[in-house]
This record gives sequence, structure tokens and C-alpha cells, in this order.
Amino acid sequence: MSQSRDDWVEAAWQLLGEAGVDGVRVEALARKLGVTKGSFYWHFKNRQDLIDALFDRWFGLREESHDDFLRDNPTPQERLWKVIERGITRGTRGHAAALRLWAQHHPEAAGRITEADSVRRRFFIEQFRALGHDDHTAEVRAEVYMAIISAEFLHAGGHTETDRLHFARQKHELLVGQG
Amino acid sequence: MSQSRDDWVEAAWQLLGEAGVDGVRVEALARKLGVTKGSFYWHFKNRQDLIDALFDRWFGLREESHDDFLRDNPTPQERLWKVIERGITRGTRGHAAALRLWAQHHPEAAGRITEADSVRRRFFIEQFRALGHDDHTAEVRAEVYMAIISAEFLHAGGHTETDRLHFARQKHELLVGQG
DNA sequence: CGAAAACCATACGGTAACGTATAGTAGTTG
DNA sequence: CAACTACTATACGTTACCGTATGGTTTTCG
Repeated sequence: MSQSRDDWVEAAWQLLGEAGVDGVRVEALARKLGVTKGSFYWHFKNRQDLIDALFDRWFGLREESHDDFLRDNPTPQERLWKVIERGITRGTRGHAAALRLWAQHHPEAAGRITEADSVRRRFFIEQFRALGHDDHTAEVRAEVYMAIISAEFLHAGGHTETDRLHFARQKHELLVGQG
Repeated sequence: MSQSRDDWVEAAWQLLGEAGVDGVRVEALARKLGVTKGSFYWHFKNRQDLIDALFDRWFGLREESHDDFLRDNPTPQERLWKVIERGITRGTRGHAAALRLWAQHHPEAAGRITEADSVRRRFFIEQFRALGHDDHTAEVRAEVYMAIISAEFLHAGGHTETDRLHFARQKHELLVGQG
């Protein structure tokens, strides 16, 4: 069967969630797809090329139609909540944490993440400012809000998705609720 | 030179912080200590035995003289702050995140973590209750507080330790400050 | 149809790791 | 001193992976 480059990235993405970046191995991936390495090295320069593609995919996820997102979620409350909700719903658990952790010792990747984070950060700050907070408190709340999301990815614990949504809502209220 | 089992665990702990659980490899470790595998397999049954010892070490870190901790930090505010401060100061960055991430796909380890977390959780809830919060809001604040700490480990970002302490203090105030 | 492009299998060399087996050394103790 | 314990080196077999080289097959298209 003919695999596209995206097929490889997709399968790698899944492996990433299961076993971290170090678990994304060329030959294991090939077995999973029912082809051999020969195919892989046609689509990718080397393993690092695939890892880079995983980061691309990750960053791509958030950029898709940002304008639509703002249009569909007009209020800051809705926007903030939507981000958490997506994080819990969309099966991205582990992926982000795995990439972040790996990047801690890979300056290039860390750079990309830092940059993406600062964009992200500005988004959150803006929402809290729109809620009437001054620059300073908006900043602090934004960071706490981001922390909630990050931690969500880390604590695997035995909660169901609906439970996690419920708890997340409480935390959301704490930060977004009355000033 | 004669290595003790603890020497191995100590060196492994450092490697863990640098390269994650997958980076803790027997032979690399031996090179680092200036001995050969022969020594390792005298102290440990196998590699998994070492990983288990790393978890032991991690859990041990928090249990050391809990009573002293309470005595030295009489108020809830102080206690809560101390936990964050330690997390930032004591060079444990990455270690906890690495172990947690790895445990996501190793049920045994995940079980130990979940149990330790519930103890930890109770501690935080108790502090917020002591600050006058009812059961429910204490619980929510406790979780957010824990999220802040977890996220601290994940975001490698280019901040100095004093910066991170400063920002952490702001978040602390947000949750612990006026009701 | 025939050639070029896209995709894949096979085979290879090299590295790094795990775990075992075995022999050796230094210190301790009876 | 002799025996024993604690620790280490060496050597080996095995597995798993990376990356390359080369040739084969299928599809596209002039």
C-alpha cells in the first residue's frame, strides 16, 4: 500500500502519545504501517525529520482557523473555556507533555515552543484583560490558567473525560468568575 | 572505586533529569561512574530495578521529616509557599515530569503515583480549609495550586530561578491571598 | 508504448544497549 | 594466614535500532 508522508506522521503521532518521543522509532513505525524502512527513508531524510514533522503537526493544530475560533466564541469566558475543553476532549493527552519534556534538552525545539507559548500567552492575557483585569493581574491569571491546562496533560489519573471536564469547569470558574 | 547502590541511584537521578527515563541506561551510567556493568548487576537485578529505585527516591524526598516541615512552617500560607519554593529551588525540574510521563504507560508506577498524589492532595486541601475555605472551594484551589507546581516543572523556558520564584509568588498570592 | 517518477523490499554495516557468565581483587574476619 | 564477602573487569550472545545502497514494482504521462 502506498503511504503518504502524512500517514507516517499520523502513525508517529499516535506512537508519541503512547511512548514519548523516544518511543517514536523508525522500524517500529514501519512494522505498524505494514511496510519497511525503505518507504520511510523515501519520505523522510532521517528520524529527526520525522520528529520535526511532529512538532509541525502540533503547532499546526492550534493555528487552524484562529479567526473562526474567535468568531464562534465571542466572549472571553467562552474562549478560555473552549481551550481547556478542547485540551480534554481532543485526544491530545500526553502528546504535548511528551514534546515539551523532550524539548527541554533540544534547544531548537525549545525555541519553537517558547515562541509559540508567548503567542499563546498573549492570547490568554488578552482574554483576562477583556474581563476587566489590569495588565498585572491579567498576566498572573493567564499563567495560572495555562498551568491548569498543562497539568491536565500530565496527571494521567483514573478520571473519566466527563469528570475531568467537570473539575476543569470548577477551576475555570475560580479564575474567570467574579474578579 | 567502590560504588554503593545509592551512588548508582544518585547518578541515575541526574541522568533522569537530563534525558528522561528512557535516557537512564545501564552502560551509560557505568561510564559516567567510571566502572563497568559488572558493578551494576551486582547492585541491581536489572534495569527495571533501578527505575523502581528512582521512584523510591522520588517518593522518599517528600516523606523526609514531614513533622519537621509542619513545625517549621506553622501557617498554611507558609506551608503552601514552601512547597512551591522547594520545587523551584531544589533542582528537581524535569525529574517529576519525566517520571509522571513515563508512568502513564506503566500501570504499577502509575498506581504508586496516584496514591502519593492523593496524600499530597489531602495536604493541600487541608491548608486551604485552614485558611477558611469550605470543602468545595478548598478542593478546587488545592488542585489549581498543584497544577501551578506541575506546570512549573514542564515549562523549561528561559527564566532564571529568581524570576521563577517571583512569578510563582504572584500566583501564590492569587490563590492564597484575600478569599 | 516507453520512459520517468513515486513508492517500496531486501540486504547490509554499524552502533548501542541488555543481561549473563566467569574470573579477579581488595578488604575483613575467624 | 585462609576463607569469605563485597565489589569490579572482561568477554560474550542477543536484540533492536539507524541509515545507506540498490534494485524492483507500480503508476503517470508525454
